[in-house]
Amino acid sequence: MATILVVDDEPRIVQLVRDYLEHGGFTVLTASDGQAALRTARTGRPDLVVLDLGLPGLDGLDVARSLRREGEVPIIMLTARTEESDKLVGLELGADDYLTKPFSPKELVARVRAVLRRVEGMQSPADVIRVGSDVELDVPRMEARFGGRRVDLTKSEFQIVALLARQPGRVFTRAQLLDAVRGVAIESYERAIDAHIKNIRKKIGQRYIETVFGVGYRFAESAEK
Amino acid sequence: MATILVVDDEPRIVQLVRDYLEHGGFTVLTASDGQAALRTARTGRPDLVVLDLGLPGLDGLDVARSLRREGEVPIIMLTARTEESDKLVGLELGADDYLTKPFSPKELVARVRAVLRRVEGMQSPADVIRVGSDVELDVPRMEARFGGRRVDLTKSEFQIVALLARQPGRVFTRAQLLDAVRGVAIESYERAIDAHIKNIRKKIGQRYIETVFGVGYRFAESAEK
DNA sequence: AGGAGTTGTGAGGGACTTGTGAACGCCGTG
DNA sequence: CACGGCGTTCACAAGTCCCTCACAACTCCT
Repeated sequence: MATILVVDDEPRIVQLVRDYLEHGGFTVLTASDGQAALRTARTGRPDLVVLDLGLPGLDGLDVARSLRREGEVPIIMLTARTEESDKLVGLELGADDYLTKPFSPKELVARVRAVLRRVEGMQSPADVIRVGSDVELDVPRMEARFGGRRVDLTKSEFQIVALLARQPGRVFTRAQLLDAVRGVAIESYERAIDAHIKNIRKKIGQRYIETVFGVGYRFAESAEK
Repeated sequence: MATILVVDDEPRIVQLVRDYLEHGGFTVLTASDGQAALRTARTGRPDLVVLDLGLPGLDGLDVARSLRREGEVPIIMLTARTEESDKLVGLELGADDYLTKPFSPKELVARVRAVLRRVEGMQSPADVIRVGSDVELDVPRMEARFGGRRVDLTKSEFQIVALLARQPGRVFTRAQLLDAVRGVAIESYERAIDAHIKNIRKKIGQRYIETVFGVGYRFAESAEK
């Protein structure tokens, strides 16, 4: 079954989580700091990472970023409760889900299952991305079809749409979208994403890409009219 | 049923993949390095090759190139995970599909089926390539016909057109086109492709070869006006 | 309703990519 | 050994795309 990497600096928590996950049938790897986490992720190739935000040394945020850069392993964040909006923190990090401490181990296991279920099927980049019945992105052909009509997108536009469409409903920040386009996200370019989105919408219509105020953009889920 | 050649230097992976494929009804051949792979491909005539990119000795890419040269057997690449996994890696590889490690054997079997289905229906490695009703390329004779008129193309020009026309709509990078012409793609020659394209267009007209800005060229699909 | 902050939009400049004609070198042929 | 075809290179023209800017429209919060 799936392998889970658990990263936390408190041995008690690691032990607890490990017990529950193993009892749930998962194979468990552990690490107690950021460096070790990255090392273990590289060698152990976990299917999902449970990551504490407040790590000594390399911060959980940095670890998440590195993991994202190296692959697409889903991440569940553990955050201490703060005044900050939990939702925003999780999204910024590119986490797939998050839990605030204290949490119930049972809940964690449930979330792990949920995320794995959600991610399955879209794990590795497919040749053709489909959303609903009228969106089709053929990656090698760089060809896009929306509602039967073929649409010519530029390279950047295609990459943005492809990233969004690969996980409909998930919100991407401008930095993440920039990263997909330029390989690296430079703050000052972020408004350029707006321009791309505008141009894309002009080509494919308004209804596919939704704006999430204060956060970023997401691809509309298929059920959308 | 179909025969699959599996090439990987890790016996564990080979064994695993073999089990799944055989369970799925395929006949399986295996090889653990590039030389053996080419030998086995020649004698065993597999319908598809599953190829690890990181092979000892002869590199996976070289093997792919040789396979491509000798026939048109479809290839599924296994690649180590990189940050580029999102992007147009598939293009560069010239593979029919690719999976990043780690992958689930179940997924691999599904991809194998998909590629075979896709390739089936497509023109078999025919001697004559046809696109729509007015494009006809007789490969052994190196004879080209566009809209009834016979056109004389040089060897390089013919190879470029043939590669493009074999998969209309698919975008090829300059490196891939160079690869078809010279066997090896050397960066500095890439602009030479532009010159070839110019000359080809002068001979066959503008409407057949489309430019994909920032990526490469593609053959227009038959429906084109 | 008002204000601060965020997003939408059109226009324009600059960087980069591609098109093109001409020239060069290579190589086989006459 | 000159010639011609071919592939490549070069320089410049033409084209495309992306980012920026400025302002309008909108959202959220109080």
